[in-house]
Amino acid sequence: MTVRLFDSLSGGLRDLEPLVEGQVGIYVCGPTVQSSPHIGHLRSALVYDLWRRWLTYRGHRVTLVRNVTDIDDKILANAAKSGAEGTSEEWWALAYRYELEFTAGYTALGVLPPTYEPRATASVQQMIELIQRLIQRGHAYPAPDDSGDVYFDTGSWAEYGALTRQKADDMVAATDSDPRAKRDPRDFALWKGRKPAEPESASWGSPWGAGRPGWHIECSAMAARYLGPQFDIHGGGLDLRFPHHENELAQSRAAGDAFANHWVHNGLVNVGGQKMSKSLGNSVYAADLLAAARPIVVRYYLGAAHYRSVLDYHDGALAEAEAALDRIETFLERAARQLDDTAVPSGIERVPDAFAAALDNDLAVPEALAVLHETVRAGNAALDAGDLQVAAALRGEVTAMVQILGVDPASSTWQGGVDTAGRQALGALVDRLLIDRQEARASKDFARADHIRDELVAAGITLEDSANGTHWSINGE
RNA sequence: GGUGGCGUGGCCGAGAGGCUAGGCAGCGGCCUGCAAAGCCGUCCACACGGGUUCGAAUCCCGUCGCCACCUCCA
Repeated sequence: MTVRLFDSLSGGLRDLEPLVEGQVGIYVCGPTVQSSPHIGHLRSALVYDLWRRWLTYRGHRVTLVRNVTDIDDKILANAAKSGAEGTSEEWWALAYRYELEFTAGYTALGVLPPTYEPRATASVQQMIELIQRLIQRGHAYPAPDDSGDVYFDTGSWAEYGALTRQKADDMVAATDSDPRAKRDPRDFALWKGRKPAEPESASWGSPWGAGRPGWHIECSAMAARYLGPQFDIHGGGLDLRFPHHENELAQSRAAGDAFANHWVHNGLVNVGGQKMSKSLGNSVYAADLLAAARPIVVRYYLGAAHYRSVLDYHDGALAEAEAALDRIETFLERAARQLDDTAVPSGIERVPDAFAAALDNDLAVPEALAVLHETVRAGNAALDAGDLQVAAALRGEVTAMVQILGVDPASSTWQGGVDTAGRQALGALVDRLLIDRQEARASKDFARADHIRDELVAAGITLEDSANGTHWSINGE
């Protein structure tokens, strides 16, 4: 079965045809570490985590590269601001501080670490070489003033605009960008000469004098460095399509690299129907989300919509995700309790064909989730009917599916912070109360039995009676 | 001005010419001492107006509304 994905460059679904059979190279634009991670950053990382897990399940050896852009205008500006506010922080310290926040957010959601996570500042030499090639080929020029800037010459590259299907002449000229010494307003900086006010630590020697890379060149250089001049998939947020990816494509191709075979863009996250932006003050940060719900719930929520759709974050969204996930968790717990002695054919669990077909089709997670929930329902029915062989098989399928989606409640990812001693003490107390309640029920003193249950419920503990005894659980676990 | 997308039941959210996902909430039932959990049933929607077709939420034309991008952005 071939995996199909939507390719932004050709504008349609295409079969994934890896350059090397059995291997897939993916480059994803990671964050510019200039402020704290928000919900959109998490979604983006999660989307490529899901792609990677699925392609891996399909037998490909996936090399996932997600960069960290740790030098740019905003990082310098934010660091300078900290200096002005008396909380002086070096730009590189600020960048690393935020990088750690991103890593913590990714880790909390169970996003697997990329194969490589290169920082832009560690590939400046590769960027300089790429710029030199562009100048040699006549697609870039050093500014005629003494700024030390180097620009990409968009006029020299007929394909400019291919990714976003725009004609150069139709583009609205930027009103807020400094024209500097550009030949054309659409030209963009490959290299920025150092300005006197900028810290020396933020500049590197180059044939054009001390300076630092422009915004787009780092991705072209690092993609080629880690995946080669041609690779399978380039991903990133939809907002990066223009100018960032358009410029990457232009500069890499103009330099002679074939670059990405497929371009994948994930949809953005809106908040309450509105675009999230700093000026609106409606940003939802990773820390907000992780404080509002269990990490596994956040992951389920962010991953449940199709990756290319707009995801609207609104009040109650996490509660809806929690309810859906609870169903799956409850089934797995029930199954674990009832199937202790029922051998499950071990080894690699298989997912239902419909689940696989859904994910093969441009990672249709919502359709896959429908299969997952159907399987849960059938599994519950089998447990109710006492058909343990069938229930065990269905549990195996459910387990395989939640593992691929990264929402396996049993995964060690979600086990942090378990207080074993406290848990044991609580268990002893609850068990004591359950004995009292059982005695009351046996003597038909239901008022007393219900009183005990009410007290436990008030403490956040739910009881479930069954033929095998009473099961208790802490709400939200 | 250019480019792209969206409008689905009370809510979230798929699908893409006939077999009309899934979750949540609601309602009825089964189970239960009562619950909880679970199961069964029910609620059968596709912005609007035309057209094509035996048949349209799906294709075509038009209209309305909303959104994103056009050199800060995941």
